[in-house]
This record gives sequence, C-alpha cells and structure tokens, in this order.
Amino acid sequence: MDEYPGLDATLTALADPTRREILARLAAGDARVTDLAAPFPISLNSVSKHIRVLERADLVRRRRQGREHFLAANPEPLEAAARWIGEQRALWAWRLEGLDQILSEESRLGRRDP
Amino acid sequence: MDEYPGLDATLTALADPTRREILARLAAGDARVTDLAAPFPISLNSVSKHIRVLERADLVRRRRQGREHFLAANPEPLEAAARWIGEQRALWAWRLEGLDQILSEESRLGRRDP
DNA sequence: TAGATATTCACCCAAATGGATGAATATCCT
DNA sequence: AGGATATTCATCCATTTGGGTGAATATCTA
Repeated sequence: MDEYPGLDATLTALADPTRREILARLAAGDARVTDLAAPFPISLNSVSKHIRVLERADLVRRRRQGREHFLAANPEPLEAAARWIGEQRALWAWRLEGLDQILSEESRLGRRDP
Repeated sequence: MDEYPGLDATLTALADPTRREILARLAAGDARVTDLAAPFPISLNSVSKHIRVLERADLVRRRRQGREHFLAANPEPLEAAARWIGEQRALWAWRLEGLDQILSEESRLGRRDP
C-alpha cells in the first residue's frame, strides 16, 4: 500500500474529465494557464484550481517566466499508476486463468514429485 | 474523451485506498461483504458503501446467494483505464524524445521537399 | 416460530470538491 | 507613472464524500 506513495493524489487528479483534458492538451506542448483555460466553458480561476490539483499530484510542473506560468506534463506519477493497475490485472488474470486453483489442487492432493 | 466511457467512475473508484485494498483482496478470490469489511477499522456499512462505488464503476460484480452477497473483481474497466494511461504516456514520451519538435522545426523552416 | 446472521436503507455530520466572483499581486508595455 | 495582462488569493455556495448510527429486510437455523 505504501509501495505506491502518491497514488491517491494521482488517481484523484485523473478522476476528473477537465483535468484529463488539460493533461492531454499538455501532450501537445507546454502551455500557460490562460492557454489551458481557453477551451473550457468554466472560469480561468477554476482551471487554475484544477492545475493546482494536478501539481499536487506532480502530474504537471510549473515554470514561471515573468508573469506567465508555463505548465509541463510529468509522466512519472502516471507510470506509477500504470504499474499499480498492471499489478492488479496480473493478479486477476492469474485467478481467471485458474492457474492458482490448479496449483492449490496439486498441493491439496499432496503430489510426491515437486 | 467519450472514447473512454466510464473512465470517470473507474478512476474515482480507484482513487481511494480502502477501495483499492478491497480490489486487491478480491484478487485472492471472491468474498462476502462481511469478509471484505473485516480487515478495516471502519463500520460494515461504510464498506458496503465503498463496494457500491466499486460496483457503479463495474469494477466488482455481485452474486447473491441467499443472504450472502459474493463480490468478484471485473478487470474490464481496469483495462480501459490502463489504455488511457498508456495513450497519454505514449504521447508524452513522443514529446520528451523531441521528435515532434524536430518535425515542427522542419516545417517551420519551410523545407521544400515533403 | 423465534432468534441469529448478512446486508441494505435512511438519516446525520464534517470535510472536501468544483464552480463562481471580486480583489490583490506581479509583470509587461507605452 | 499608468494601464493592460497573467495569475493567484479570499470568499461564497451547492453538492459529494466518507464516516457514523439505528432501523428495516431477508435468510438461515434451532
């Protein structure tokens, strides 16, 4: 559980369509707060808040240049999240394929040659 | 964006440590509400609510058997989430490798042979 | 039938969330 | 200096969330 620090913040940040769109937009290149806010029907302030949530999760990094703040996507938390999900999927797949049942069946039967 | 229906519910459900533990527990096999609740310091009712959130995201499925409700993990939403994350990572990696900058640099310079 | 067990339903509550607005701050430009 | 621009800060508000409790419902069992 503590194997994945920050996973909470990461998934919370990703669990909002506006924030996911912001991240997608940043794939096209760094952008200022105003640029990021432009496509959305909500206020600039609200977008500013969303960005702060993304920053808290370290999904975006901020670089100030005069009065402009440039945001850049940081892939690391995304990779951690992908790892956690992959781990779960592997465990579930294992079960679904019935391999563990077969193995425990074998040990239950007490096979002599290991 | 609508390419990933349910992603909101999926990520929201995953963005809670209790719910992630419940999912992890289900990798070991189907379990009843009471079984799932046992390890947690919170009330059975609260766990029941968490399970409902997981159900809403279709991350778990319920099979009633008399008074007992057996929960099972469903990997599909997790796979969709993994796909979205993978897509983002690919886009960002593309940028970080600088390939798009090189390409846009080329077009900015107006190369004659396309 | 009566009691125990498994689960949800109906509320209550404090804290967080996503939105808004208006004012403050900092920087740029003339 | 003074105005425009970029961004955040401070509030406010309605809704959601994660927790709790007590009562209802359904099922099993003695």
